[in-house]
Amino acid sequence: MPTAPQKTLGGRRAQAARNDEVILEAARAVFLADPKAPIAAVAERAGVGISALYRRYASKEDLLRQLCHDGLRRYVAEAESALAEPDGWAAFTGFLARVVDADVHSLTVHLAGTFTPTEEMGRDAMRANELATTLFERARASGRLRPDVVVPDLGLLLESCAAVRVPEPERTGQLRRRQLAVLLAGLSAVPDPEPLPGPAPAAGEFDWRWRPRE
Amino acid sequence: MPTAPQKTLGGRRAQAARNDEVILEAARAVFLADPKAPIAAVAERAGVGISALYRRYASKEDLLRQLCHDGLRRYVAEAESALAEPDGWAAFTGFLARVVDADVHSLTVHLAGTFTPTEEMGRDAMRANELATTLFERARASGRLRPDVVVPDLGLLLESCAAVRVPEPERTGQLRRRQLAVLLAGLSAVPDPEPLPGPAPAAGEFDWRWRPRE
DNA sequence: GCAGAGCGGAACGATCCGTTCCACTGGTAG
DNA sequence: CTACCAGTGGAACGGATCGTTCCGCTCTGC
Repeated sequence: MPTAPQKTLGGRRAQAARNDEVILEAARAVFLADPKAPIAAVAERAGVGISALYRRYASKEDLLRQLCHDGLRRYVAEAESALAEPDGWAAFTGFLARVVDADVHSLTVHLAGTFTPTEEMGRDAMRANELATTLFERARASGRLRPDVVVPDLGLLLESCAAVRVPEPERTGQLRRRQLAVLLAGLSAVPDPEPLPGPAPAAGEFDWRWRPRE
Repeated sequence: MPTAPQKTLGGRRAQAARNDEVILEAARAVFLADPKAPIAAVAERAGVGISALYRRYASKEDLLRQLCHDGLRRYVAEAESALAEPDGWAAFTGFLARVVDADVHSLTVHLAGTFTPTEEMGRDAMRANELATTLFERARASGRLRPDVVVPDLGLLLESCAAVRVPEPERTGQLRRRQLAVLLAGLSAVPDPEPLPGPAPAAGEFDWRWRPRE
């Protein structure tokens, strides 16, 4: 180690370390835009060769799994940080806004079925559910949620926000915020709401994407 | 013509006529479930050979275009019939419910870009927009719409309902109805709503799917 | 009977894509 | 200073997929 061991390693090592980031970012962008994009598209976007990818990930499936797991972790992190907010309703809406902004659900939804999940992902998903439930219950306790809304409605909500997409990412974000606002207004307690139709979404009803190998 | 010329033609001709229907239905079901499904999947689902398909449609693109155009026509028909309803708000919500139930938007959204639209489709799309605008304005006149909602918000609404999907079609329909109810509640005028965030969706902002050949 | 409309499905050819492989470069250790 | 090799670019390979064509068969309609 010629220079400072961690911070300022230069030359080849630095390039490689930087590539770690660049590749992940490129993969995120590319697969967000088109979940079935070829590996080569990721390499091109990152401005590297295909080897640089295969040096880091054993296969495409590996890369997708990693990407998805990162999204899941982000979700958990946002939920945890939202728990710090004392106001239950603000915690709830803030959490949803940040998850929608981070485009976490887009990734998980569109990538589902393209890889076999690890056990750790299963545990993280469970934890994510618990946290979301806690946030939901605190929101409910605030009295601002209409009474016939249930936790799995969050799945519906996130899924539909992720469905909003136009070519410009920034505009997509704006439209999603709008969609989220409408949905939250719809979920809010109002004087005399019509009851929501049909059986409410059930726990695990959106897990089907994860079950088989497509 | 041995028997009645139109109604009761039997044997081979009848089978062929029936196949027309069967194939269209199968195509609709298959491409709704997976817009990139191979032609062979449609044939199998219809219980016919591939020839039976190619006898009717010059190419896969032709079939998709036909299917999509049918959906568009259905949309227009629903809008026209909704205009007969005297109550503006009921006409509006009834129209949306029927369009969501018919799964029209799913088809058009997912198939966009897989074929080059005809001029007639362009005209029909224009007409669809005009009708939807009329319905929207009548809904607004009823006073039950919150004031900062605009016509293109309908695109957002339909898109997000189409995004709701579980393996069982019937359950999918129920969940979409629920989603629609939440969204309509969110779009309803309430005492003192937070204004919706960001620039509202603009006319034509969701047309991008139709522009290039993907 | 017989011509041919209608059909089933195998086969073909094109395309696409994940992965491997090899030659090369420039930093790094000694 | 030099030998090595981690890291890389990108061509090439092999497999899979899928739209389309085509051939042989059936059975109707005349």
